[in-house]
Amino acid sequence: MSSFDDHDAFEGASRASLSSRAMAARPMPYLDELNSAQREAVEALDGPVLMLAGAGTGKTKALTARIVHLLNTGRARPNEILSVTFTNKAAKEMKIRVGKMLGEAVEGMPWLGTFHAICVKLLRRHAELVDLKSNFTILDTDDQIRLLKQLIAANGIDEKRWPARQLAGIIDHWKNRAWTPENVPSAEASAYNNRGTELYDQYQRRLLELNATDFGDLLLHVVTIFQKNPDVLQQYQRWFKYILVDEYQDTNVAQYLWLRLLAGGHKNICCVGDDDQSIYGWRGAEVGNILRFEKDFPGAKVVRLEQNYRSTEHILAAAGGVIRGNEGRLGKELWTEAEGGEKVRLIGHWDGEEEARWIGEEIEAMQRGTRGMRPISLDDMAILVRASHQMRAFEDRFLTIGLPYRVIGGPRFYERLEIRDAMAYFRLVVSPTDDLAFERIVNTPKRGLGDKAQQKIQVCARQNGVPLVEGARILLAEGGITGKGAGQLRALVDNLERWGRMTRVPVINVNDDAVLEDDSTAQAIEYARPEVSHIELAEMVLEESGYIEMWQNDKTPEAPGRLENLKELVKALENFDNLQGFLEHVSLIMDNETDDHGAKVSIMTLHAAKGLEFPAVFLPGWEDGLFPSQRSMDESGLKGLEEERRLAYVGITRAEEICTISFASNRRVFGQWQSQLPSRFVDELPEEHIDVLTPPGLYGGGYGAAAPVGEVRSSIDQRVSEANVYNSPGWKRMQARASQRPVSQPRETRNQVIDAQAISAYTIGDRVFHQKFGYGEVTGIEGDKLDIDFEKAGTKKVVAKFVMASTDVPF
DNA sequence: ATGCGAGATATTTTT
DNA sequence: TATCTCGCAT
Repeated sequence: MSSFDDHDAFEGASRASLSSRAMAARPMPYLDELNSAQREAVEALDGPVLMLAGAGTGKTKALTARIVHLLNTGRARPNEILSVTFTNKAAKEMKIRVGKMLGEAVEGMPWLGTFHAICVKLLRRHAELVDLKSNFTILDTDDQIRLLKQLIAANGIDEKRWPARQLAGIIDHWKNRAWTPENVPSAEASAYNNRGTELYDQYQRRLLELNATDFGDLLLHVVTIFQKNPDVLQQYQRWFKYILVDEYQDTNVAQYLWLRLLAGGHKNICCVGDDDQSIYGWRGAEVGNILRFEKDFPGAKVVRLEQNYRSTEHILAAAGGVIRGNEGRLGKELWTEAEGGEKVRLIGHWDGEEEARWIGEEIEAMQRGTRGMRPISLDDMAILVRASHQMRAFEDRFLTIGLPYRVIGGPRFYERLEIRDAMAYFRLVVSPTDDLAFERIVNTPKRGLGDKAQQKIQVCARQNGVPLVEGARILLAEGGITGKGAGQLRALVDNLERWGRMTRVPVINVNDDAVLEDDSTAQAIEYARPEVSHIELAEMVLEESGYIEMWQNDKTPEAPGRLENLKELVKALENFDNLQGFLEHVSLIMDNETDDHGAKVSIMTLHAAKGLEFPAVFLPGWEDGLFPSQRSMDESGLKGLEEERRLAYVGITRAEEICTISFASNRRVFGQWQSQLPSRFVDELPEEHIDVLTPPGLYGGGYGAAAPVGEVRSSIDQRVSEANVYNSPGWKRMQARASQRPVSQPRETRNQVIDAQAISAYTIGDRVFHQKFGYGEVTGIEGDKLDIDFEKAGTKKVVAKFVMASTDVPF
């Protein structure tokens, strides 16, 4: 493993000359589009550079321009630039943007990727240096826990008292700090009932036996390799002529060491980040890395991107006012050329439900366009919450008023390899034209259909202008494919055909003679095989395709987990009446981009919102304890509070035009009613940029009415919290403004728009289908709302237009 | 193997 | 309060 030339990652060196030729004709147009700070950051190619890029200041633009500039000036070839991001999404976007700037010529930026992806590549080449084989497997969190549980049991430890999760957390933490078992400081010796280090050591040994790594290892092993093998390190130091790092404030110690080692020679490292947006301390990120940059790299050039192209001046001022409360910042002040705009709006509510109701109405109003403002699409609005449990109130409310929404960031279950494979089979069964799915599974499990055979299928399909499955069929008929692959391909194609026929069953009308007059229906009936449910079909597909068998025969440590997941997948099918409905559902939660039709409000956590922007943003739940989170403050003190404050900063700076912050006086926490104080961050908002709105539903008594409705609270408690409410400056401001408040209508009797059609459509006892909740039975009707007893989701009140008769569910 | 009830537990999440 | 996990019983 001495020469780099044997690896595909280093091919494509010839492309640089191509691109530089292309550029010679068109001299650096990308530079003209940059402002002076951006340009400075792009043009400072040599030596260490810290690009402090505030929110919405064109960071990605500058970063991509820098890559293009490196190539364009001939400093480096595409494969000599190491460009690291944190997420695959960010890596993908960079690739696309660089490609766009450069023309198609830049297929090969092999070292643009996430820390982990790049480390996998490196580790595969040097696995033996840490006693792994290059085909090592990577365990995900579940596998990790499973393994730890075994170890814990083997050590005779009560997993109840000392959960595997906790140990996993400790080990992760250590790995983030680049501590191998030998290096764990003695100060940590008490971890996990004094047995942490010992178990860590065992765990690492076990991983080696299994030829496996966990996510943390990917970094750690590579750092170890670099530290112990100066020759290897040197090769890479020379190869990677320039290093770029995105989101530098999110790096942990291991990543930091990794970067420092690689940049150690030439020090051509450009780190981009924003200390004010460091919100991942809890998973090992060290703001210190970015704060220390100039010390780590003496003579570093620091460029600040402060001109903001996203938000109004009020929004920037509000964000600035909050973040000013943090100490030890590198210092940055966002500004904009844009003038005017709405002030940041602040409003308090009686309780969480009221807050959700108000926001729902506000969203509807904005959608129509209020007070002379342009109408805003639901796609352009977002609700950003601190913790995901806050989403529920909004989901419930939006469901009942029929406001379309989407939740961003959810279970990753569907991203797993085996799930995606299985899904590909299902997709292909349902729609035989799904070429991507076909490509995915054509040789999974192995069917002796290698690149050559697949190529033939591609060609054949293209020549005939048909999908791949069809192409394969033609190819087989023509005898264009031979050998053992032919038989297996034949089997696959035939199976797909057979399974496909089973899905095209008119499940719904089978027993309904009245509908049979129509020819097409009658014809469909011919294929009916009511004895096979979609669940059985799915099992059949996974079984007969050999996919299950493939994992059963696989003796790698993660195989049992995968089989487990497949079982879960089949179980999830029970919530649906057919495969199609299920696939639709999954695609909704899988790619929230390519999503669905129809505009929707986005609901997500503040963390998930980082990097995104919306014309209108709602920031509910600004209450002390909730946000800033009590737990964060308890566990990490001032550091925790500052991270929460950065979270507030991130939240506000997501907004382009309208930012609405709100809080409630009462909220149910773990089933107990609690009276809440407005967040301390509310008081940090600069008053001149804030518009305090009058909350609806308040009677003459004003906020004094904000006493807890609950029962068991101590009256002392109550008085204390009320006193605090009144003493809070944010509160006084609110009161001052809320002088003429309208008396609102009592809650449930507010004007209801009744959809006559919807009413006539259902009666009690009807079986209906809801996009999110699945099937249920109508148990009550009230105006345009239905009470529905869902099979899986329990009883909900839902607007009629949001459900359909189960007989109308498209299959 | 499956399902139910008791009991714990209750941020943020990518790879 | 509601959700999930685990152990026990079927």
